[in-house]
Formats: sequence, structure tokens, C-alpha cells
Amino acid sequence: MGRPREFDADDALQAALELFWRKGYEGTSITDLTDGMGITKPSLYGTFGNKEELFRMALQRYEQNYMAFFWSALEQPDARTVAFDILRGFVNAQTEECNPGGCLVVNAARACSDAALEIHKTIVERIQVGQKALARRFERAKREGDLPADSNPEDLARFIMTVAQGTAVQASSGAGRDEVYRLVDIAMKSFPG
Amino acid sequence: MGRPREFDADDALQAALELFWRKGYEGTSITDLTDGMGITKPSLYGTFGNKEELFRMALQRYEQNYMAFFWSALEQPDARTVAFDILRGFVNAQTEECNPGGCLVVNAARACSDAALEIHKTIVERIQVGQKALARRFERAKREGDLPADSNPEDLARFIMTVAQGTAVQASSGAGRDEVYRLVDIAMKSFPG
DNA sequence: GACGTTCCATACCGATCGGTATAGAACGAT
DNA sequence: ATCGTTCTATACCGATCGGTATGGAACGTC
Repeated sequence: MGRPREFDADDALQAALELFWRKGYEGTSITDLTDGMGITKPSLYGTFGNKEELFRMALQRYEQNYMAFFWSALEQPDARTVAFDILRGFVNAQTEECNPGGCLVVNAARACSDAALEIHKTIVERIQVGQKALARRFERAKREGDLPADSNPEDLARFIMTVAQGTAVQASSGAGRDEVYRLVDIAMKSFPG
Repeated sequence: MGRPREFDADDALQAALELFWRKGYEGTSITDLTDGMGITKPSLYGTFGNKEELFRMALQRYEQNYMAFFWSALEQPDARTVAFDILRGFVNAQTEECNPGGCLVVNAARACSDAALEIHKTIVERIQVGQKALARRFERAKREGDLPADSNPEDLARFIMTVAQGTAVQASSGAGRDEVYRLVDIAMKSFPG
């Protein structure tokens, strides 16, 4: 009952996601959002609550639609394939032609004004979740003899995540996919096995 | 002649530098700046022109006072020492207790609002300058037989800069120096020699 | 000590920020 | 046809953005 909304909420959220991805959280204004999503301010607030809630929904959608490779990569049989698939997956997302450059999470992770402290905390937390899951996967690999006994799973996980974050900066600065692929190949030389 | 200014322009610029370092370009407001620098708005505009000029002066000071290691590292005798010194130098600056976390350049390098496009271009350009200088140094190393004949100096330079940018993200997310040191050690395993 | 100059304090500028109040338009139910 | 509900359009809110105009205070010079 009541008047049906004239826009598709899913399409609108996707548009918001891409704006946040390209311009960061604070770099994207409400006007940017309403223009890009093709809706008015009352529609935005009525449907998505406010800017912060909208960003969190966009972040969730981003993780579901663009970072899914991460969790399937964890299921690869050996640690080296896990690491390679994760790096390749990040680079693919970061350098996809039809996507904005870089990584939404890293783009929003930078130090910003005090007003967005909660967003910053969430972002850092999301990175940590991934990093810890990867560390646990490498611990298992070490137990299974897949990684050397003297290797440090936590350090290796941090290394992979750091390279991924570095490639995100490169990609949002305009680096091409092939160049970043070669980067991944170099980084993988550091990886045991 | 005229009334002497009541503040030290150098101290004020240093304060501005640290604010931009911690909060990025757009995350730092004029009020943040005047508060942190301990001066009034007319003093700021009279002495430094405007926000953008102030940022450029802070950037220049940053490169002189915190990135000087980069250019001296290029003068190290072999490519491996060059690479290691650069990574260590970045990490030192990024994780110095008395400094804000991360790297001013990387913190300002992410995508941000359209208003700061010129700043963004400058930042990307500064990164490219360093990366190209490093690539030239590695080309020399290759000619001198210091790097293998099949190595790609440009790719190696991009790899080192990418790791440095990744460590900046880590450091601005609160990673400690020792952890990031171990990261550098892992990354250096990828480096020839 | 009057003067030109330079700096500082305050108050102000238009524009934009995130967010909302109000009123009308479009529906299903009756 | 009318009513309650839910959407949209417009206009508006106080706060803050980067930047400036104005008026007086502190100097060197004469």
C-alpha cells in the first residue's frame, strides 16, 4: 500500500557504492550521491537512513560483490595458491575497466577529518578481519607442513595484505592491470614454497 | 618596518605539516589549521596565501625533512642496499613515535572530492618522480651488472614503491615499527641479489 | 610624536555541508 | 469516491566550509 517508489533501491545502492569507491567517504557529498543515484534527498534519507548508514550498506555490498574472491581463495589447497589468488583477486577488482580505480576500503581508510572517526574505525576493523582470517589460514598451512616450520603466518598475512594495499594505491593512481600483475609476480617470490 | 609578526612562520608551517599528515588535505579545515598553528585566519592567509599554497609548502617541507633519506639511499653502491634503505627509511618515517602515522603523500593520494583535483594530481606526480628516479637507479645497476640481465628495473621500482605505499596504509592503521620491519624483510626476499 | 606600514582580532561573506519539514502526488483498500 | 499510507519535490534548517573586509595595535622612521 502507499505510493510505490519510483527507483530501484538496489540500483541506487550500486551507484552510491561506485561514488564512494571513486571519491571516498568524505569526498562524496550528499549532492554527489543524489545526483549519481538519480533520487532526491528525502528518498535517500527515507530509504537508507543517512550518509553513514548508506556507506555501511555500500561497504557490505562491496564486500559481497567484489571481495568474495577473498573467502574462496582461502579454501585453496596450499598456502601459495591462497596468497596468489588473493593478490590476483585484489588486482582484478582494483584494475577492472568498468570499476572505479583502487579499493573502496583502502580509499576510505586514509586519515580523514575527525567527523568520520567511526567510519575510519570500521574500515580498519574490516581490514583486520581479512588479515586475521588469512593468518589463521597460514597457521593451518604451517601445521599441515604446507609452510616451513620457521615461517611466521601472521607476518606472511600482513605481507600479503600490505602488497594488496600498495597495489590499491597504485591502481587509484592510474597504474594498468598488466603492470600490477607483474608486481604480484615479484611479490610472490618472497612467499615460501 | 611595520609591526613584527608574533609567531614563527617555520613553527607554524611545521604544525600545518603535521595536521595535513594526520588528517589529509581535505580532512584538515582552516579552523583545524589556525588552531593547531596558533595563529588567526588573516595571519594564515597573509603569510601562506591560501590553503592550497600552504599545503604545497608543507609538502615541500615534508619532502625535505622526512623524505631526504630517499635521495641519499639512491647513492648506495648496490641496488639491494638502495632498495632496503628506501624501504627502511619509509618505515622509519611512517612509524616514528613523534610523527603522525603513515605517509603524508599517501594519506593525501587517495581519491577525494573533485575540488581537490589539483592537489591529487600533484601528489601522484610526486610519487611518479620518486618511482622514476628509482627505476633509473636500477637501470644503472643493471648496466653495471649489479642486477641480473633479465630483471626489469621499472617493475622493481614499482614493487618497492608499492610496498612502501602498503606499509604507509598499515602504519596509518596503527601497525607498529617492528611488525613493519619484518614486512620489509619479507619483501626484500623478492629482490634480486 | 606623527606617520606609513605591517600584523592581529573580530566580524562577516557566499557557498556548501548533512539533514529535515512541508506539501502534494500516486497508490491500495474500502 | 474517499481515505490512510507512502512516496517525491521543494524549500528550508543550523553549522561549517574556504576566504576576506575592517579597525585597531605595534613597530621603524622621520
